Amino acid sequence: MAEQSIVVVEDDSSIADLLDMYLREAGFRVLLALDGERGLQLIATQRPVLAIVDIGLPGIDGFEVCRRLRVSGNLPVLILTARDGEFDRILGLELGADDYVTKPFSPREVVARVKAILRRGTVVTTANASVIEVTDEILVDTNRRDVTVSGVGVPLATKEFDLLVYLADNPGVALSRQQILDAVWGVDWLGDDRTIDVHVRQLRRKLGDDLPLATMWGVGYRLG
Amino acid sequence: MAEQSIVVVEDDSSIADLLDMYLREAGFRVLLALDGERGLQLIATQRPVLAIVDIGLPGIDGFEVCRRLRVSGNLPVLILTARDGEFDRILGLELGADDYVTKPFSPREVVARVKAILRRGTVVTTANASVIEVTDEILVDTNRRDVTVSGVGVPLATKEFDLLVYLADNPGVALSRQQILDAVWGVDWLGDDRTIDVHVRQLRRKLGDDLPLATMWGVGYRLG
DNA sequence: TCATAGATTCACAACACTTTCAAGCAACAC
DNA sequence: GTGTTGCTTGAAAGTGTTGTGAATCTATGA
Repeated sequence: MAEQSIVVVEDDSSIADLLDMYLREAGFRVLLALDGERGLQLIATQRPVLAIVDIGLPGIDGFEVCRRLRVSGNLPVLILTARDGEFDRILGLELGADDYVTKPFSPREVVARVKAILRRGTVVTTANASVIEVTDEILVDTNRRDVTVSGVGVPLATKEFDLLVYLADNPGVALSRQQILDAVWGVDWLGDDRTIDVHVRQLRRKLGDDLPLATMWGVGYRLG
Repeated sequence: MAEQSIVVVEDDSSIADLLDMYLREAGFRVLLALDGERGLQLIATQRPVLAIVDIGLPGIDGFEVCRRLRVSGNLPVLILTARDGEFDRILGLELGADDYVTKPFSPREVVARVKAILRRGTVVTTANASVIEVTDEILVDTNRRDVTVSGVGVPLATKEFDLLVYLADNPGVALSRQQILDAVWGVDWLGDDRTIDVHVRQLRRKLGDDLPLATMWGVGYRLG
């Protein structure tokens, strides 16, 4: 499975670094933002699976970030708050946050909450299958882990599928081999860049000319 | 829309009554159970949209209730706990609870949490239906705990049945071995991944080629 | 306590996938 | 053009995963 991204919006860099470390260890890709504006920007461009937002932010505060996210989509949000009053809690939850953690918190607890929220997410998406449309013909179903071309199922190997999902998750973006390796193979993988090429070839072979997978010379690949 | 039911499993009647009052006011139908056994029974028969479960129950405790609910479906669960340790919290969340509240809590907060959980997604109440149709021929009755193939009963062992129910509750979803272990064996189970394979083999053997149970290479299994 | 069914582990064959390799080919720079 | 670099491709070697039967361990009930 392609690595899942989490955006952390937190102005206190020591807290941010701590979360960064623990979330990475739990297998997530972590994107840090120091203020609400940058956070919203990251969320819009990087398509994370979840956002962790501190309420007490400079500029656009956490409540506002929450409100905007709730308007623009259904990204799960975990709120960090220093305030302990019941009123704030309810306000946060009614704003659409999926959960909140009161400072001081343990990073392990945050990771557990994140996992709990994401587990819910899969349940929800089960009902209305999470399908990525690569083209009108090529559909990638990440729940079923299968691909259809014009309605016909095409069997893909594990790595082929994961690679396709990662590319399809970043449509129209030229991805470097390093980015692809980090996301699909994992950052600690040691091996040849060329390995990607072979899997790309398999995808092109199996999915045919319908697949808009371009070679970015000297860089990497781009889907769409 | 028909009134939504919530099952409250709580042995302290003063707390139960308090929750009852507030939840009713919020427009829910409230069903009270004093112990875990009665709670599971109510949940099985009344198809609530959510369960509120106290951890410190007599008989079948809250953890066990949670675990069984997670096996038999994806009913949202809100945990009530008197214990405040981080370990318990994480254990509860990893057991599949969607949220938890620490005593003493305010009933208003509980109502807010309940609403937050329900807002997350359309709750598939049919997931808790007693009979699951795996195919036209294969029917799984979670109340009777039996399986029929073309009307003929097929005896399954406990683990085989629990595994089948979990797979059938997530039709068309590729489930990892870890997900399956967490749900069916419990998060604290220590043992070999491959145990699943053997039970899968038994299911395939007993239910025949009718069973649409696919191996997701390098991942796990998928039913349907 | 023993008998029995069930659960788990083990070992190994069979298989599917992944990676590497080497040669040929295409793009780019000059 | 020509050299250089990077990409494609087919096949082979390497690795890891799954299926299976049997053995072992563990509950359960008579």
